[in-house]
Amino acid sequence: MIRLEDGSGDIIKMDEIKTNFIHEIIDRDLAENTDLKIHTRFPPEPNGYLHIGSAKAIWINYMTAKKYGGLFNLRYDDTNPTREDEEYVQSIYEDLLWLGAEPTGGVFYGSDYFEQCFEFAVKLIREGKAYVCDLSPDQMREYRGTLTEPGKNSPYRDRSIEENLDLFYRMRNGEFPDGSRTLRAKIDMSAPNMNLRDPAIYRILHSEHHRQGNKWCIYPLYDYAHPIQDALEGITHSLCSIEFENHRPLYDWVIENIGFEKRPHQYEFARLNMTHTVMSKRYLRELVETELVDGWDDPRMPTLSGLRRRGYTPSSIFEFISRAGVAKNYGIVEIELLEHCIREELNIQAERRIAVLDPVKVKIANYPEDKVEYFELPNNPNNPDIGTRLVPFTNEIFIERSDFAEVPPPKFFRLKPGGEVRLMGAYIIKCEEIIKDSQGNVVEIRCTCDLETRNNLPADGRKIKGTIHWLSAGHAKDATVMLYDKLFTLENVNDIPEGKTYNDYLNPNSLQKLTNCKLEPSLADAEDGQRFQFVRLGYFIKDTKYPDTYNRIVSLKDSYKPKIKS
RNA sequence: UGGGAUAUCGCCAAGUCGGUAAGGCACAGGACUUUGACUCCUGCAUUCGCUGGUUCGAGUCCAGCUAUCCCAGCCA
Repeated sequence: MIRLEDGSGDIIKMDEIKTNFIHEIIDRDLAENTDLKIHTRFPPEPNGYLHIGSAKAIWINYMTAKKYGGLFNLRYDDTNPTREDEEYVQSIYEDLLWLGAEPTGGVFYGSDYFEQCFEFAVKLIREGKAYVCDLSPDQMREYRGTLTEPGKNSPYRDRSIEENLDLFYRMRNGEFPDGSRTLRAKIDMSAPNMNLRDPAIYRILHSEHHRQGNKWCIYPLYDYAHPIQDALEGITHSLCSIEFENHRPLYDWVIENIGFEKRPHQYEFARLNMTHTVMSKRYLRELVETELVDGWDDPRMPTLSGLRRRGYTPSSIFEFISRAGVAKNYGIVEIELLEHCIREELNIQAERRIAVLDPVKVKIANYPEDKVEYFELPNNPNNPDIGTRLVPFTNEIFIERSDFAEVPPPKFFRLKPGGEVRLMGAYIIKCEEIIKDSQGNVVEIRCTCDLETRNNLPADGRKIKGTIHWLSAGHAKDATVMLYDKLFTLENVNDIPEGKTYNDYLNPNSLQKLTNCKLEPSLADAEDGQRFQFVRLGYFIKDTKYPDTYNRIVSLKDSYKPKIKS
């Protein structure tokens, strides 16, 4: 089990980190070179918020460095000023720290290497390995060929080194408009791997960079900049997701042709897919911008900020990723595994409290009207060490509407006419009478209680199967409780039918706001961000954005399935 | 006959040199229970995409198929 406490000291047991194919590669590298210092990096582009898929990349790079006593860098891959923003660099940093993935090797920016990237490009030109191409984007596509047909050489491919140099400097000086020219690596227009068909490595972009301002009007492309960044930082193992597999030959080409002594190597793992969840940053942004959700940190979002507000802990997220495993297979992990991980953790850690989400009043006829008794309830029955708290009891209480049935289905252990039920930590009550309004809704239940059963089993030995939770009506506090469900009804959102969009599968019931909820008085002291188990209901966190509001993190498992005969 | 990658239980995923299919989630029974939770038992692939071959023996080796994913941005 891997445990990282929120933001602070971790208590990871390295020998419990599951091994994977990447660690096997590193083990071999280490066997060959005992001096090797493992160095990894997480290179997000600051163009959106991190999500749980990003957390997998973070976890793999961070944990690998940690396991081998190496270093882990955060590097903003900010080579495209048109898509990036300072807001995102902030949020990425916050999310990374929240996860506990401290960038032990430092925080870097790809854009800080622009000067070096430029010098290396000049070197490539001088060596005849790069050229300035005047083809338009459309022409370039034409010349590139297709998956099955080779491309053909650009008419500008054989320009002289002097001309290339002159043009490249003039590109940098801003003499040419956007899109008019590129610098291309001279590799092989007939390569079966499209990435090797003289890829563009610089483009002209008269666009202000969030960090470099207007210093540059040419920007290196990912395939060129990324290996340079890795090499400059001394990255040994560049771990990324599998869609970059086709780029590895180009990555190696850049490393080799620039001539770095220490060569980083790229290894790819399958990215995380989760049922009922969209990982596309582009679409997540759309959800935010069209206000289909309440911001990037909407508790239904798969973003780290969303999961954080929802109440997931960093350790539960890492545990989930660890259990899902690292491999190269395409797969989609069930969201139930994530839910299991947070339940497992909170079952041990979260204190229990009583909340009645859909209250119905119960009057206990034979209990003195002015009497208040305080019952001592365990904060966690599985963990007596964390103590107890007092919960007031009176003759007027609330119980959950779903804990009463006038016409009970089979095996209904809760309250029913003439039936008895245990009030958790208090007495056994018996339903004597039901009061309804003119529409037939139950507005009050009149009960009697067996005064002998406080902390006792019934004297006559009768078995009471059900136990329900309750709150003294006069003492309960009002609250709003948010119930969340999957954002998408479709299990595998990557498998969307032709002509449909993600929006077609948005779950209309993903958010349920309950405004008439009752909480036990001790919750008045709860702090924002504090997590509890609301007994018999699930795990909840006090929201950090709205007052007196609780978010349901996850429900408790429930094996009660009323068998309704039709 | 473009290239690359991947195929082991409903979902993930271990399976070193070929020696007779880990584990987790989910699910189903049962025990326990003042949370129908938790916990604890039990069950859950005679079979490893398919077809052949080599071998005393193959998920592991060989051959040939098949399926899925990635690549034709001056995105990352």
